[in-house]
Amino acid sequence: MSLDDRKLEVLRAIVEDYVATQEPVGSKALVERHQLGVSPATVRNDMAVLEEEGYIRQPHTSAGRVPTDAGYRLFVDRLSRVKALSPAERRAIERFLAGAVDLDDVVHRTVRLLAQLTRQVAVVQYPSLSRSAVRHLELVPISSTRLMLVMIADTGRVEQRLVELPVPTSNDDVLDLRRKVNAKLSGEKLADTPPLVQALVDESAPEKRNTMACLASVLLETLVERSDERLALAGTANLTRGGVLDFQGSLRPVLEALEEEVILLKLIGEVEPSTTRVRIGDENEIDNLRAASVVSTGYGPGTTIVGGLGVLGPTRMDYPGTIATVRAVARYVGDLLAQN
Amino acid sequence: MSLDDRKLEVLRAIVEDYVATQEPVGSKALVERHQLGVSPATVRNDMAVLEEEGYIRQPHTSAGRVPTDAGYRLFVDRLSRVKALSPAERRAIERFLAGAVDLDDVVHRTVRLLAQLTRQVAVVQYPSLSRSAVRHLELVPISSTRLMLVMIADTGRVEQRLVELPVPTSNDDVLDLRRKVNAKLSGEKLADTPPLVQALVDESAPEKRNTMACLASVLLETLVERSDERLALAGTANLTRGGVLDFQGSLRPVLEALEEEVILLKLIGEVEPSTTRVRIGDENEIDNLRAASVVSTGYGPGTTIVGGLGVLGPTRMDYPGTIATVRAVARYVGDLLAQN
DNA sequence: GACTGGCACTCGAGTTGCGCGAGTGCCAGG
DNA sequence: CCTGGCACTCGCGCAACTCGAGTGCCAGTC
Repeated sequence: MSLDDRKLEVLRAIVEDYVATQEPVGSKALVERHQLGVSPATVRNDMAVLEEEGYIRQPHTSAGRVPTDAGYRLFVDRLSRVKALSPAERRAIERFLAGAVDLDDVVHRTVRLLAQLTRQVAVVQYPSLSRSAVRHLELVPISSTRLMLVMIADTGRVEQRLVELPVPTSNDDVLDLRRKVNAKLSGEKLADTPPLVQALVDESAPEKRNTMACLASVLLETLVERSDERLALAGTANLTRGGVLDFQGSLRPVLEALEEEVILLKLIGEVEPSTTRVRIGDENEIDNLRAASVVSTGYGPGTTIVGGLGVLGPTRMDYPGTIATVRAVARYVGDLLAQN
Repeated sequence: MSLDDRKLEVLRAIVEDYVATQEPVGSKALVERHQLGVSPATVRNDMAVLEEEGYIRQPHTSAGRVPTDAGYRLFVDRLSRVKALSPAERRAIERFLAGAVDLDDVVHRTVRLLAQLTRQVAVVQYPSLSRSAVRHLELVPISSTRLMLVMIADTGRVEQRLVELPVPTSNDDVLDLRRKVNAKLSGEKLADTPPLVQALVDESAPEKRNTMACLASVLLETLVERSDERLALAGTANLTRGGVLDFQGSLRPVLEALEEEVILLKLIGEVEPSTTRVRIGDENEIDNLRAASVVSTGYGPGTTIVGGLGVLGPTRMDYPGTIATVRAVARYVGDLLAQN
């Protein structure tokens, strides 16, 4: 409706100034800092309209204006061009990630890098098992009734679980088990394994069926149910930047949310096609995070997506910069994974 | 010197009241709540002495007294009897830890449990590799020039690393490598392995020496240098209890310290005989933590120690309770490890 | 000599009142 | 439709003040 170009320009200016200064911005300061080509009075009228439409608000009468969640949303959707990263930043990313020796290392470096670049809380999900395929399954005898099951996925993830066997089993039998299990499952997508595992049980000789069933149940747990849920976190200290001003006075709810893996997974794990997702304030389903914004995206080798990563900060954040950084880091990580 | 029994009793009362109320405690309130059998005036005299000796101080004239770090220290050393845990707490610990399926699970459950029981930040170190022995080494071919090295330690820890081979290597050769490596290293303390690894290189046939050297260097890195450093953290949100009052106004330095694994390891990793260690305020070498206290202890199967765990909170903490909980949890975890 | 009651004193927290100034809304004029 | 001007609002910061908790000290008592 009444949102002509200048009003949008005013909104952009408000968002930018507020993000930069952390203080409500008034009409006068606005025309001084931006070349809007009109007088403060005009800007005031525009502001009145913007306020009516719900994009900005006054913390109290006789204070400047502050963007609302809806204002940020509009800003992100229509007003912000994604900033290109500086060559220096690109080089920093490359250098930082280059030395990684294995998946754990990649994930840890990534999460720290992301926290450092965005100066916010970073979250990186390990490559999701449900999007991986089995590369190899290893069975290591620990005692006559105990096995260590080690699964190596094509994404580099390694999961292990202890298996208690119902009857003592010889080393040869273990080798036999391993051969069979690998023959059946190697190369398969984890999502496709449940029927195959069942088949393994059905096909095995009656006297070994019990053992196989036992192994199978652990396999299913490891492969499908549990531990999709691994992730890394960094930069919590960044929450304290900007005093207690952000997050309406208390870090508590945010810290609590950050401790819940389930919540974090919801935030960054729901990865669709390679879009970057931005959730602003109230848009977060989680109550504890209604004062925060989350920028997340998927990553993976090539165009496939194996996991999510993202950043969490105050609604008052530098969206263009953050989005650019998150995207860039995701792409570099994807490239890195592709090399393996 | 002049610290007779009553003065100590006064100190104890001050610490207990201050911990409970978080407010400076005055002479009048003190005699009301505790049966000291003397008048406020007498208590005041005692307080004056205690202050002179450096055990308590006044935040400002005309306020009550607050324990100093030295006061807490004396309290912990001489005044506090360790509280016994309630049966309910014991049961909670047992129930909580019972369902663990593997080491990762044990560690995660432990750290959450500890955070919950003490209502503070909990840290648990994974069983230190340097205190473990090799149970098994597994080599899994990924491609002709790449291996996945998986080490399983007797403590249940599993570490993996990717190995880049200088020359393509056949599956049979890999099997041969595995056999040799296991023959040499299985059962050995990790601390003793470096010379053995070197021997492996020296003993291998010239044409394979290059490959073995490559594997050896990764082995050394995995076994000795890196990744001793794994730990789990929980309960950060508990830092916000008691408002911004604790930690002299800013969580920032504490959160920063918590992000540094090296620092945390210093805090809880330096485990001596089974004593519980309490570091109060300034006693922490780390500047960021001079407003915090750390209670830590070692854990492990039986009497051996394989790792450390502990709790971090404001200097104003319930030491007897925290110490009791930390000890109890450590013992239960140790028992759990002993079963494997 | 140790403890106690009394008393004067200190000083931080909370309250009130006040002036300043940033920022607004509105209106009349270009 | 924009602009300059003007009256108005209201939060912030400052100063003055009161209140009361808590102290230190001293003289008296057991």
